[in-house]
Amino acid sequence: MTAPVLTSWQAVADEVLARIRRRDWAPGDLIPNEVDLAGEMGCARTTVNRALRHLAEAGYLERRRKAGTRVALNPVRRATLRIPVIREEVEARGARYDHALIRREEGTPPLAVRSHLGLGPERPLLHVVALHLADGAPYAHEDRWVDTETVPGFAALDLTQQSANAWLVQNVPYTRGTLTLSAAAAGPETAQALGCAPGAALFTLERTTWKEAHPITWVRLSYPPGHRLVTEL
Amino acid sequence: MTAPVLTSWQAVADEVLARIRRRDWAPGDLIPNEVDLAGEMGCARTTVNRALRHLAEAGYLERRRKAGTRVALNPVRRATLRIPVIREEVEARGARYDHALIRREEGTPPLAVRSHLGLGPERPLLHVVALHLADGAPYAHEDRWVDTETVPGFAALDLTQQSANAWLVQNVPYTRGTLTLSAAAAGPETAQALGCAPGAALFTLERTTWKEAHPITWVRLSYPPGHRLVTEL
DNA sequence: ATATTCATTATGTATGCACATAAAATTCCT
DNA sequence: AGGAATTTTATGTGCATACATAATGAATAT
Repeated sequence: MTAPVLTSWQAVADEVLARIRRRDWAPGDLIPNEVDLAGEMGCARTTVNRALRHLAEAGYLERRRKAGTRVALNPVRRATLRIPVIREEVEARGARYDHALIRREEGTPPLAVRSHLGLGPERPLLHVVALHLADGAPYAHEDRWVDTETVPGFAALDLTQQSANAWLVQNVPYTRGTLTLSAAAAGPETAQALGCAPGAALFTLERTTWKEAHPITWVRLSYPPGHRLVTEL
Repeated sequence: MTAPVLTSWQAVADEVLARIRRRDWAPGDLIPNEVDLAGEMGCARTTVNRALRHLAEAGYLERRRKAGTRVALNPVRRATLRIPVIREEVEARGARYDHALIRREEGTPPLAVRSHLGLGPERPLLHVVALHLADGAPYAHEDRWVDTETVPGFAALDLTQQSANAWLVQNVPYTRGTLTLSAAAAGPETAQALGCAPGAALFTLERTTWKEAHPITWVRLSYPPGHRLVTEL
């Protein structure tokens, strides 16, 4: 058997992946080191390194200095969800986007929100409730608390013109964030806004963002029954 | 102002990210080309390339040959969900894992499943229903259809010993898959298995996997009310 | 025995150079 | 003018080389 001479990192990656799939190298196995592989494949070590690094990032391999490279035991599949701005999400479906401001007032957020943001009850936040529409139909219900101390410009914003989401994404890059996906029964207010029955199963997406150590905002987006978030694996 | 001489790709990436955050380069802006940046930072173009490639993969930059590199307009945040084997998910929480087989029979899957897998009604699949337990409490309800033609070994498997999930992950690497997240109201059977009220809002995860062109399996995992999937952004 | 030191080794990265390739910009042809 | 061919240019990649660094495992000292 002659070496095929794989001279691009893509080709090397493909070959390695094929061997993993073919079980030439089983999960947990140590695979040959970069120098040997380079020799076998007829390319530079740099090229092999690029390929293996890529496969490691994709979760197929686990690499540690000196310890070598081994096939990942559990193909910890990571699904990468794209979390777009809602407007773009709607327009990508070919629908007209609109949003309606339902409420906007200062207040003390509920405990769950405060603890998520790491704030005490003495700090009043801006509470914004809005509805996102696709071709006039409810697309998502937004419940948001914003720390106006971290985000000075926000208080002066006309939220009937521009959604909070859009402005924040454009103007306040966050350094850290948490995303929580869950299902929740529709509360009376949310149900009314979305036009569904109270208690209906809503797909719910909560996001908390910080700028360095300062909380920016907590949002909960509730989607009408039947909404699905799809991703390739 | 003197150039800081950034001589590692990490440092270059950090500096570029800082400039993006500082709005030196605003979303949509074209940033200097690699050669110029390398000159400015006092390193090789290769190093700048590595840094920019990294930031592009992370979603901060968009690069096109000849067109140059620009700051991503919408920081399309991608959240990477780790989809572990349920057993590990449970044990990671420090709980004892168990599973119970509820049903196992050949049959024709419902239309929704068939169309997802791209199969006609003439192909009988194996239907497996099981419950995953954490410390004896229901953790997730699994509804699965397996194509035993693609996965020959599966039919002979003793599913009371080993969960279908575990075996498939270990033995049938897939080449393509789809993941769908949604919320669904609990059906009577699922409600009973999970010990919740019928109609309760369940977080639901559907996965379809293929090996090349052949479908392997379709699964729906339903988690009890309150279940959350958390990820860092 | 048990800790400590140290050589070994596989991966990680920086660099200079060359060439490949996509796509924008320009020139040329009709 | 309008379209085709060509040049230009920024990114993409491969390679040889060198050195950095982490982790292992062996040798050594306590």
